[in-house]
Amino acid sequence: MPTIKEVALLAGVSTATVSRAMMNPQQVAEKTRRKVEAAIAEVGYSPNAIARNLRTSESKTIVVIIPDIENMFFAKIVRGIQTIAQQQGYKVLLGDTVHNATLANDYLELVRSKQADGVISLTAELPKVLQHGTSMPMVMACEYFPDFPIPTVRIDNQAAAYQAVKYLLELGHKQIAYISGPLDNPICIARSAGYRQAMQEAGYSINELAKEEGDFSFHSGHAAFERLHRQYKMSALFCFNDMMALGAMRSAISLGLKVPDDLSIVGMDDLLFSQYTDPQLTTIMQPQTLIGETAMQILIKILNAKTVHQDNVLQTQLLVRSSSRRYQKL
Amino acid sequence: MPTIKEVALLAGVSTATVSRAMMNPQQVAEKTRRKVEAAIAEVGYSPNAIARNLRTSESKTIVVIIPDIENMFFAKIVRGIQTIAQQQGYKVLLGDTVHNATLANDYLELVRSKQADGVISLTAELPKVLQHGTSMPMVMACEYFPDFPIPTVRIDNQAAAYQAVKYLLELGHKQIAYISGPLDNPICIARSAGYRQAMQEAGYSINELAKEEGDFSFHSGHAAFERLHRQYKMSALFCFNDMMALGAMRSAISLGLKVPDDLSIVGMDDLLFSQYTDPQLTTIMQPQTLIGETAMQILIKILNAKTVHQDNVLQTQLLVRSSSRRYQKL
DNA sequence: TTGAAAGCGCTAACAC
DNA sequence: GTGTTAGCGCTTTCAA
Repeated sequence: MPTIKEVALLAGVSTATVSRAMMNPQQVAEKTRRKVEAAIAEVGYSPNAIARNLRTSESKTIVVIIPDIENMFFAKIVRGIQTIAQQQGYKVLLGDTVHNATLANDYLELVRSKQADGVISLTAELPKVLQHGTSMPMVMACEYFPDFPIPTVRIDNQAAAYQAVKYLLELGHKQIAYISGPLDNPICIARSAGYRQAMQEAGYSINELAKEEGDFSFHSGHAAFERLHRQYKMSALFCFNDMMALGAMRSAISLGLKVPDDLSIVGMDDLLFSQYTDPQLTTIMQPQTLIGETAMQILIKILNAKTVHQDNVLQTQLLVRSSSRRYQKL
Repeated sequence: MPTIKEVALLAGVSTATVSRAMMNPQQVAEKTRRKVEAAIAEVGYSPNAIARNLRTSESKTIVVIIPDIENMFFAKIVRGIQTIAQQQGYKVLLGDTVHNATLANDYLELVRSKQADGVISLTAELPKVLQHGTSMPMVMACEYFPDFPIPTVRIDNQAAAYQAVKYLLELGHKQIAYISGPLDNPICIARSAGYRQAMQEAGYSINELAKEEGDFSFHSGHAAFERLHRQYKMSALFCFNDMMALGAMRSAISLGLKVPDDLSIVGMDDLLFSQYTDPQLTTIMQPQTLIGETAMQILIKILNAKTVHQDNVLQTQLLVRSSSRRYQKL
């Protein structure tokens, strides 16, 4: 690999001039600039970003931490991030943690070591140290730590769950079960609260058997429904995301249930596929692209030292499709 | 951010000793090592990877280039790559190009500029220069350049398509249409050849109207089927991937067709969802995890300078499910 | 077993 | 407008 030295030698100038020709072309004479450019082309030089970053401590790169690349929910968010990033000249690197905080640490390391300027985390499964606040440029999207002031963009999880369950109640359902994500996850805690709020408002008591835990994956939804089906008689089911809802729906169908006749299902997210399943999935839509765009915009503000702590709460929307219907006595 | 200097100062040793305590603990005295470790802990030191990489010219990081993060096909491949990478102490960074060769170049830049040691590309949509061979450590997976000797891991695309179409022919279908990916894509060219081979062997001529082009996305499959349905009367459809097959299947159903009674559909990949749609999708399975693992193993060999050119062809398998059935006169 | 010192490739102050 | 020089934080000879 050719270095800046060789280019300088060939162009007959100093390395500083070569550097300037690249970083601030206008402050080097037209003629020398062309010599430099010719030399760069001739030796096939490409600057060593590591050395450059070491010097400037800026990489124009950001890292996005994703807990599970198999969960399609994150794809659109990433796209939103990329749109803004590209406009502002940032590269986006993705890190899949497979729900592993240790792996997440590797990606955070990129920021600490200046290989990336900032990080957007789509998961709260991060190393413990970090959960007590951090000095690195970081924004959380979707998930969050309730007690620490990290800039966040998210939805109102409790209100969203409340809306879903209220909708089912209004359809006349009384036995409403739900499949949660990891129970200690803040967004799941909030959504559970929304469920309870709606049920209690309607005068129903909470049955512990009406709840099962998954990990947001399709398979976990499938498995959770099988357990639920054995332990609790329900006419409606609310799942904390669409992947699990789709898994649960498949499980229900293969257990011989008709959706929505025997079981109404409501999910959350609104994935690409959710409108194309059979039946089409009723769900609470999260504005995925907007979440990504907003997160990136906030990160850019932070990087420009306009330090802001914001807790951005975006709007959700109930999309009624055909996996849910009015309760009917069987 | 504390540097090695501060640690050295606090521990009362030289920076060299601190460095050794981290890199080669055994060659520093037990006692000093403990002093160093204490100092590291006290100041909260974490080595600056940039500086380290600059020195060692090795980043223990690899980049995976993905053409479309929304296509679930790549998720399992990435997981395969990660498994091996982690075992060998490599970090994996993902770059989504949104089918854009310019963006792909940004990610290749990471390797040129030493921010990453090598690259695995899951797409052939790369800058033109690169297609004439490259000196950077790189392996292609799934897609490939037919004429350049880049180590590759892939399936036998022609044989796989042949197998799919042959299967439909054996079911008695004659009017077999197909939805291709981008027509200039080498894997699509190979799969088209497989289609033609099977049709011609069976004594059928090739009807240009029996073909439509998509971009491997769900939506493109949906749209392609609508066009196809207008221009060609078919009893069976082969799609070059599952995403498009699922899109086409939804389109067919909403046009009032019964799958598989009115239309048999065969896809390719075997996505997580493909076995859970209704009807379940018959498809040609690609060993996604194995593709990822193999690609990473080859890349590691290359990085260890055991330069190998390999063209690894992995096995596919026809999975007969319920989206296809014997041809019946209507 | 440890320290001094050179240098990875680059950019930015400062001089000319 | 351009060159000289220092130094980003680290690893690694070379000597002691």
